Amino acid sequence: MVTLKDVAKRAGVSVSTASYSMNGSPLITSDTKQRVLDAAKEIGYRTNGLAKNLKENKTNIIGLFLSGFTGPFFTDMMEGIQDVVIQNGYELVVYASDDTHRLLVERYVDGAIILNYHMDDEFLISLANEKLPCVVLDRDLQNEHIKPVLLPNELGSAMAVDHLVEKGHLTIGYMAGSEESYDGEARLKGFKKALQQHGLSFSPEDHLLRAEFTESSGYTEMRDYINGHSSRIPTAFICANDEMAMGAVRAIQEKNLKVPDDIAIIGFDDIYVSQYFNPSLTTIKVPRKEWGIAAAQTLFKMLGQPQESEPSPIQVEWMQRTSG
Amino acid sequence: MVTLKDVAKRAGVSVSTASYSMNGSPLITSDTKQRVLDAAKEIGYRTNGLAKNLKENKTNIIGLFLSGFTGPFFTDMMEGIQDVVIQNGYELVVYASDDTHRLLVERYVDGAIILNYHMDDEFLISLANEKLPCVVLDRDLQNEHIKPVLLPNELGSAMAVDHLVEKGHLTIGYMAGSEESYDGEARLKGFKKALQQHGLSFSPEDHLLRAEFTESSGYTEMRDYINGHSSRIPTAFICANDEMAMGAVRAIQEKNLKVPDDIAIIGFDDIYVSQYFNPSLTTIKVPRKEWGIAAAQTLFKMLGQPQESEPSPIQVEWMQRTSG
DNA sequence: TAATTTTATTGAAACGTTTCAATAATTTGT
DNA sequence: ACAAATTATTGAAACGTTTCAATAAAATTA
Repeated sequence: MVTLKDVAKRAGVSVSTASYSMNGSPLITSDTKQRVLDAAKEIGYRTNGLAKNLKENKTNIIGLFLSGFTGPFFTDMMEGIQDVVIQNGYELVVYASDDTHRLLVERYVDGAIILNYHMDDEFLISLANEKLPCVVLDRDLQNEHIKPVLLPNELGSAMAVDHLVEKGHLTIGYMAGSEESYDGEARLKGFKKALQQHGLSFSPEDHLLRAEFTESSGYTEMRDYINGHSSRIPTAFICANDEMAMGAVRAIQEKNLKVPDDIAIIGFDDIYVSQYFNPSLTTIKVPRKEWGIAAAQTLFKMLGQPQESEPSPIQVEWMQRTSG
Repeated sequence: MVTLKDVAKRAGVSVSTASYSMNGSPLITSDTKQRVLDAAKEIGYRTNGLAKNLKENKTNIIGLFLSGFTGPFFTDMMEGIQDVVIQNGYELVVYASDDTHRLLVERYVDGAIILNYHMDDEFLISLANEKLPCVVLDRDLQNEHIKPVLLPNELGSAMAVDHLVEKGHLTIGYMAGSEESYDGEARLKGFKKALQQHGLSFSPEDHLLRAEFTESSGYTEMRDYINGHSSRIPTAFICANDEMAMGAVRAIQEKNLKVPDDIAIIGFDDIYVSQYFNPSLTTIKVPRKEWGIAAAQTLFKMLGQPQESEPSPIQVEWMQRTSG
């Protein structure tokens, strides 16, 4: 490995001079600076970031910590985060983990944005004690070094209920995802609250399905549900995300029922495919890119970098299409 | 920051003993080992990966280097790579860069998988000299430390041409993406070759469109093209990816022409939405997950980790749907 | 020109680990 | 009970940087 020492030797200067030169210090005369730069180029010197960051005790890296790369949801968000991170002179790495979360634990990053249900609150709090600033996107957890940037999930569910009620639906079912998901449970909670406000009852045994946020699980659950409840099926379902909604639609259509005429289906997220789906999916749009931007801006404020604009609160939007 | 030294002090042992204990060395008696572990937990010790990796001269991190996070293409591939990387006891970070490629340059990774047209060959070769193993997915470049894992793009294009010709199309247009894309240009090349083999002519001025791999650019280019060539429009177009194909379809339909009756459209990639698009997109399926797996396996072989299965060659598949 | 100030360069310590070689403590064999 | 062998622990160097404090060289002043 070619190191600064090698560069220094070749340029005939000390290591310190070489270091100063590489970092463009004004202390060094431009003549020697050039000599060093040339030497570095000649022998193909590249900074060892590990050594540098060890010494400086900072990496200029922001980590986005996900549970997995699955699903069409994340790329928009990454774009938003990436924009802000680059603007602030940092780098972004995206990392999915379910266990040791090594890159987070071992101080590879100066700040973290977290959307990973494999990390429990306790773990995050212990990190925060080491003053590693974290922005959490998937839990309502807050202290000096942890700030949440959350979606207005309950509002979204309420919007959906309002629209369905307005259209005359009296029994509305709900397809939830896994209980581990903060957003998912918040959406369910909002749904229940909204029903109550409309004076509608909800019996979980009869009208609550649990799938796993995937198209195929949505399909399976809805199919089995219909098979088991040949009568008294709600005239509408709200699903905790679009993928499950698509699966549900598929199951319903296979039973020769019509969406939305027999059963209306509402999704959540407005993923890219929803507009192309047939019937096009009525859903609640989550502005993923803006979410990412807000998360990153919040993080940089914690890192002491003033942001030109305050992160704007995340707004969801009703997307009226044809499925419900 | 709480360091090993702090742990050692609290446990009443030397730093070396603390280090050995943390790493589970059999040299240390289990009694003291436990004392150290307890001390570490009590004061919340976390390894400093930078220091560790500096000393060991390896990071156990594989980097996936992309041009950007845009588009629905990558998540499947990431999943495939992630699986293999974890199996091999490494971590994966995904990183998009267009300029300095810092994480690659500064030795943050032990190996790299590259799909980034912002990096030129020369740059990669200079890295390889430092024996940083690279797998390239977007160029045909090969030496001791660089191995390509490429898609059979030309074959894919040929499949499309074959099918169209069989259906009787005599003039076939092509919608290419930006010239910077290796895959894109390979697909174009394959297209031209296949035409030739069928004895069909191709005049780039008349039948070659250049968009930018996005839906909207596909739409714009096709719209302008139709406006400018009211007659003598090919009866079919092959597009270098699905997103452009979808844009093209939209433009065609807006002109009250029918897909596929007036103009057939073939995509490339088979992204998730293609099956739901209306008309569903006839396309060439690229097995993204398998591609990722093959890339990662190839990389680990270069890193000297024997893989249980040889990476299988990537096969594309004709997806006959309704758009062409 | 000698003394002073300014500018350029350098030596050495430090960052937090790992690991070799050396020492200390314990066990074994006689 | 003592030497020898084994086991457990430790001190110190090293990884490649940055940066403080010190020195050397050059420029300025009187």
